[in-house]
Amino acid sequence: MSELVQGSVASNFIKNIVAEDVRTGKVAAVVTRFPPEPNGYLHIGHAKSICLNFELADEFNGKTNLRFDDTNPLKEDAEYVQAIKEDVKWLGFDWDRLCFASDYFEEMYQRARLLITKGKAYVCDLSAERIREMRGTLTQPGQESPYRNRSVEENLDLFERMRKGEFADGAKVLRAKIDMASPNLNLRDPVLYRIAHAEHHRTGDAWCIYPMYDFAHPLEDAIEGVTHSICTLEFEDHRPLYDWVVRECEMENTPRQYEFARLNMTNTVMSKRKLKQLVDERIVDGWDDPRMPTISGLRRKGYTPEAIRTFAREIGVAKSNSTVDERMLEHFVREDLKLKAPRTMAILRPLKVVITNYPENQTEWLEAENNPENPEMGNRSIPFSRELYIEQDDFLEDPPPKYFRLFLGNEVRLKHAYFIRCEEVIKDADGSIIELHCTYDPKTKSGSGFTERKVKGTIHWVDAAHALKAEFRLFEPLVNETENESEESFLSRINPHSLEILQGYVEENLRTAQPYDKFQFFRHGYFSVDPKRSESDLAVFNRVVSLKSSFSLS
RNA sequence: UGGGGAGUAGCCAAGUGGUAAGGCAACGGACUUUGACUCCGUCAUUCGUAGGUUCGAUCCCUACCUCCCCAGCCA
Repeated sequence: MSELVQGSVASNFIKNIVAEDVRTGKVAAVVTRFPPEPNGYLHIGHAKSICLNFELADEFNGKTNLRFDDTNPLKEDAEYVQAIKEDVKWLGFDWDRLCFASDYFEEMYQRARLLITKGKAYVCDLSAERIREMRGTLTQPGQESPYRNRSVEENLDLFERMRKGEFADGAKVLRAKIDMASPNLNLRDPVLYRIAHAEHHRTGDAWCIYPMYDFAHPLEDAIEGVTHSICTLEFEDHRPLYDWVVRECEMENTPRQYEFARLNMTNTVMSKRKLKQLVDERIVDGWDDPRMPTISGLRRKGYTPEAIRTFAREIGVAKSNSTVDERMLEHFVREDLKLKAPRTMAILRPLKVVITNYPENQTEWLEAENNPENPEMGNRSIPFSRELYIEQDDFLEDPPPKYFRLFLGNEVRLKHAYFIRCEEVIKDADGSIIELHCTYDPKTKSGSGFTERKVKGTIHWVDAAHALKAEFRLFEPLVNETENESEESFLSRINPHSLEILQGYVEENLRTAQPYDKFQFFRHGYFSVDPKRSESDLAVFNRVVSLKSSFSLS
């Protein structure tokens, strides 16, 4: 287990249960599992579950398996298992065992035969529609299938022939014989096995019958010796069936299921279906598009595993539906990057400045701290000469009150350099500002101890002659929040401005920046080098998160 | 209207018979060569509502209200 994230998880109801089970000796060793279905990429909601399972087991010196719940070949793909493994590893977790539900298909089949032998399961010839019709409703009991009382021998024979592939998809299913009048719909003779003549990404065509989640999952947990099987709230209704399967299949181990509320976050979508739709319809640039809430998207955007883990720990684990403010996630990545990322200057929207009283053909090198809050990061030298770029936002012709930046006649400090005063605004024929003429005061050099007068503002800049061209990608929420979001309106809620691409400059010493290198661009925020877009001479920086700001022009 | 869950601040979330932790956000102020960071302060006389038990209730009891989940051969 990685030591990246220190400290124990705050109290939560599941941890209390585990602690009690350990204290009373109900379980000898804690075993949890993270059981994704390989039908999509992992997202921040999965991260909550991953952290819960791994950190919980770790805290009690237990084990956690990574188990692929690959019981539906129609939706699953090997591409996803690879991506999921990478994401879990990247988050910093090491699983005890790597498991696949498909490895247990034979045992599951035998357990199903046991059920049949005990008269607890039967082969049903009803169509999917008939089964649905006969299931009853929320308020009315269901009707028993006419196939419900077939003999054990006939059931065994039919089930074996299902496995052999004698029947077409949908022709027959294996059902548990429980109670068609149960108020819990899950207990109205649930389907245990269905026929699907489909290629499975691991077992190929070895099987044409596949177990349903409700049958497979408890068996998987029991087979692996999982003690605490943690899932989300919508499975609460399934718990009686979970226990029924473990009991009736006579499993040696008796795992217990506990349910917690899945993560919802403001300004994003978390359903795999919607995320897949965004990918399939090319609305985003793949599962790892920085705008996606996927682990791979967050990674590409520049998030760190530590930030995600701390977030997962701090939001807590409970049973009430909730929506966490995305600013909480942002808070933890700022906190993590604060001491880790060197601070440097980048101009996202350049405005040229000419220091008219600075000698032409002269360059001086100024000392700059890489991170004042982390002196170990040392210093660097940055060039300063007659022509610079500053941020367009840092000059206003008609400034409002309390505007501390540059305007005609005003003086500001250039970070790490000198005070400059704006003397003249140069415009083109259209009246657009093309450059500023300023003067500097040599006495005000950074570090000189100059105190004769003060300025209210300090702005960042880069030297025009040395600056490195760069591209910046700024992100906004992919979808707009609405009061009542309906499925239909999902695509109409797509934010057309979720990606903004800017061309500007960074300090020349960023020439050697590598993919995923992170920087705090002075007064802008944290940025991370994009692993895919950064071609040889044009680095692309993704904005991880902006700096907080109490300033606004409006 | 059957069954299963949940209601503690704008958002998360502890607590659980003894008088409401913490985080995010927000708002003041100090500091500041980042309008950042940091620091200080403010932010629930009240825990969905109404009754009841008790010396004392967010916690126990009763009734009610609101929200979420369940009628896939998905997970």
